[in-house]
Amino acid sequence: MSKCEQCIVREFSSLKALNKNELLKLANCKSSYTIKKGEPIFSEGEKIQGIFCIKDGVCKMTKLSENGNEQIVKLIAKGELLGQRSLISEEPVNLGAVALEDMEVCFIPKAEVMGFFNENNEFSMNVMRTICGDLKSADDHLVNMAQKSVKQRLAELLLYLHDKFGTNEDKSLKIKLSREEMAGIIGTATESCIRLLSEFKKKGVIEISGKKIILADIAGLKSV
Amino acid sequence: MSKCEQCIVREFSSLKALNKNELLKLANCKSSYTIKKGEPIFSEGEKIQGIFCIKDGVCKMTKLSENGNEQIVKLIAKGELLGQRSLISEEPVNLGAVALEDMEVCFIPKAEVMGFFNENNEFSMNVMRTICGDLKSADDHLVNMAQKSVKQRLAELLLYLHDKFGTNEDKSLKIKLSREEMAGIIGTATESCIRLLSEFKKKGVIEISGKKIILADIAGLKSV
DNA sequence: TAGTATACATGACAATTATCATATTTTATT
DNA sequence: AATAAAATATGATAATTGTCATGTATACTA
Repeated sequence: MSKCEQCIVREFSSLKALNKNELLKLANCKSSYTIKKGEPIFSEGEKIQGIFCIKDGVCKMTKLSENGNEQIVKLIAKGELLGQRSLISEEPVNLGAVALEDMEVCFIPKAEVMGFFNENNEFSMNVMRTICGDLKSADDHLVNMAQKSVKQRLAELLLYLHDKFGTNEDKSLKIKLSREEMAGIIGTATESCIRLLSEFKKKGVIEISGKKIILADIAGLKSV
Repeated sequence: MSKCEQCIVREFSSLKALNKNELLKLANCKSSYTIKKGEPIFSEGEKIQGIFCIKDGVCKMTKLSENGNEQIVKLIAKGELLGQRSLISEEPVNLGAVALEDMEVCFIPKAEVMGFFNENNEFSMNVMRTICGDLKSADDHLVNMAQKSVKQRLAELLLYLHDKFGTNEDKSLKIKLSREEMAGIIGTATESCIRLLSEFKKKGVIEISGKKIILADIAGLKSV
């Protein structure tokens, strides 16, 4: 059983408020998983019995729309926690989580988290601030969806992926998404997404070779 | 100074967890306002120093998009609280609030709310559950915006207004929104909104006379 | 009550986006 | 390596939505 003290999740999440003793308890109750690319961590509507720490890898949070399309509501990187809202609301999760890469996650049972929550005020305030931040992001996201064109949303997505997940040595985006997934994020048809990527490529603001995408002209993308 | 014990806001919000003593403190520190239709309660980016109880009237929560359009993110009815997220995040409000009708609101200073928050666990859990509920709604809303047509969004808006605000004796919707405001909610151009309302009217699913709208065929609207 | 501003409505047209068809390329499997 | 399956790409076309112009109705103000 590995210690939680040095874990990246602790560094970047609400868990940073936990003290030595609490971290020890955490290390004792957690269970570690590996999740293969494409597999779910949990599914929409599931009643999860705790929260998940993302130690490594990236996952998408999805929701099936009434017309059967999969909308990707957000992307979660390593260091973040999943399932906090569901825990507090005591409701099934409203979004599904699916691995976009091979992942390492830890599961912390509900009882343990609620224990920290009730006894460690800084931890509970961290959780709340995280959820408040998520709410603000969701409102901003909504306005973008409602007010911007598909082209603008795609340009912003590329910039977002660049900022959030970074680039490889050859400047290509580290995170690899299928065209279908990109379409699912910006809420458009896969063909439209492909067409716009081709258009960006033709204009020279991006370079594409297979799944590799390089943002060649960031200023140009910003001004779309 | 009126008592808070019988207030509708107490009945429907997180405040229902307050005890007699806390309600008395609340009644002593609150200040009441009336706000005329069209006036703001607060504006986007403002640092508010407490939360607002909506005793009467309806307001819209808005955000200016980069292209200068006003997106209406949600509608708030009497009985609800405003400013909870901002209080916990200790950030300026990310949405503005503007009265759609003459309103009666009370202001509760930050210090008082935080006092309740720290000493009354049920109250703080209520606030958190409210925010979690808002987050879930925001995600759902986002998926609707991304995946549904303008026509579908308008139909759903009408059904939502019907459910949330109810109808007058003549079955017309109680809440009166301008076409521009409806367009701002569903994220479309005012002309498109007007055109679709005309189409619904022609089809017989709604009746319009001026600002009065009657949902004549609710099943028909649901199946749009 | 007249005049003016604002909201509502509709036509004409352009731009955006979706859909369907069909290649082509890439990836996975045997 | 051969084959099948999936992802990417592009054309053709239709449907949706936005924009601009203009007219009409309604509400507000003097």
